[in-house]
Amino acid sequence: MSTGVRNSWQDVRKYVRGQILNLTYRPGDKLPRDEDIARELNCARSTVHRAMRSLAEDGIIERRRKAGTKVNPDPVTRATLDIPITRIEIESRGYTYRHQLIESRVLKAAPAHLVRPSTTDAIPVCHIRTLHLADERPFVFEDRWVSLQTVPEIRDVDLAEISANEWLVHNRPYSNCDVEIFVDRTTDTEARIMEVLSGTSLLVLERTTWIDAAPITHVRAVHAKGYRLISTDRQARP
Amino acid sequence: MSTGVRNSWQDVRKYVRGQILNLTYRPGDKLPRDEDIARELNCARSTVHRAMRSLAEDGIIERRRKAGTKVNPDPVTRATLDIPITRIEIESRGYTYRHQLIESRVLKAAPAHLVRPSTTDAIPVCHIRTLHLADERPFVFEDRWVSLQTVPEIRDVDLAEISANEWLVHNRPYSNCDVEIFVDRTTDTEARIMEVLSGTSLLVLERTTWIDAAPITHVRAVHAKGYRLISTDRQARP
DNA sequence: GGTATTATTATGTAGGCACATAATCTGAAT
DNA sequence: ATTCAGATTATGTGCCTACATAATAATACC
Repeated sequence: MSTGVRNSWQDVRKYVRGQILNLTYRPGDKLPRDEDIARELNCARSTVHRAMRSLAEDGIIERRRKAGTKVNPDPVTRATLDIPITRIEIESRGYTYRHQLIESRVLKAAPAHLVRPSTTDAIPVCHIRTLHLADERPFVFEDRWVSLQTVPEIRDVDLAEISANEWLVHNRPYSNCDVEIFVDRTTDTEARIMEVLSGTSLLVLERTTWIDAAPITHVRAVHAKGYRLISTDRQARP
Repeated sequence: MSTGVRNSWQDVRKYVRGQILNLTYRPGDKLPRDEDIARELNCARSTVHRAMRSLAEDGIIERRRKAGTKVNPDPVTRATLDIPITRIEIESRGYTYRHQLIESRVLKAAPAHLVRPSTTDAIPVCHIRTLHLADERPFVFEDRWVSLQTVPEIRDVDLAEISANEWLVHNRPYSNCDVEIFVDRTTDTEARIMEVLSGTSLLVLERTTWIDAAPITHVRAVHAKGYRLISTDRQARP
């Protein structure tokens, strides 16, 4: 367990991770200093640092200057969800994609969704409702508000041709995104559009995106029955 | 826009990110070589590299050797969910936590959940059902299988004292975790335990954890009505 | 014209050095 | 004993060099 030919940072990562997995170090335990690990594995401190930073980013260890490194005493299950453009998601499942613009209307003032506590002014918005279909069956219904202050050009976009979802992703990068996932009883309108019984509970994703403090868009996406969100596993499986 | 005193990698990151946000570079566009950015900002290539790697990890840019760096042409909304120990989650909301062990039983063979395609053998498991309460109201109902091959010690744990959830998190680190999130109609038993009408649809999180190829546990966690999963925003907000 | 081989090149990694930074620890002063 | 100031120290950053690696681009060959 010493002076092996481990020299890549990924090997160092595996080595430390292995010691955590095999309970050599348990949650809350202090790990050796980077320098000591470097000497033990016969590599540079910067290489160990690289490995440790990766483990810290994944929430496996905690690092603090002077205090040193310890195994995270309260590990959380960290799941990463990649939410692609709806068209891509539908097509990658082998279905034929189509979207239907149900409504696109300009409003003088936005509802509370788009407004952060700090912002008090009334923002003009575009209210867009779109149904995404997979093989002609309702897949996702989007109820979206777009800030015309941040994205005035959206007025000129033919949203029947390209969905607001896709246009925004390709034309308005954001700096921040809030996501909430929950179950909600569909409204009568939503139920009709999604072709389910009125009052059926469906999975809802609400997202708000921002450029710094300026809101771009808020969307409530109601997903068809049976939809599953699946986490992307960052670690390669052997 | 040149030779400023930007020299930390986070400044470089902000600089490049700013250019993407202000549409200087749009999705699919090629960015300059690290070396050129370094010269422009008057810093070392390694500093630019550090910044670019961070952007690549966040899915904002794509890097390929020789081909160079480009803005991700198909950005995805990347949401990170931190799923803490249920007790911590309940207590951090200001409720009083209690859990109730409903069943703990040893089975000779696991149901399909715990078995990856490759594994064909029958695995002995412990089947544990636990209700977590917040202020004495049902919060999460866990239906869990634990592999006795990987975690034989769990037989000796007093699961009425410490929940399987908490014990496992503190005693069995995992290398891989699959998470699925969906809406499901509760079974009659689940509905009774969660104190909802039979057939009510609730939010379900299913997780499976592994040490390499060896399964540790699979859990179906049925969440109370009104539960919301909220993403943790990695970027600091100004 | 197509195909295999060989440069070329942008990113990735390893190592080393110096110094910055943030906790912690120590010890002096009250 | 408590508080405050300064020393200590483990991690964090920046810069540099050299080399590895994976793609692409260029070339030679048939």
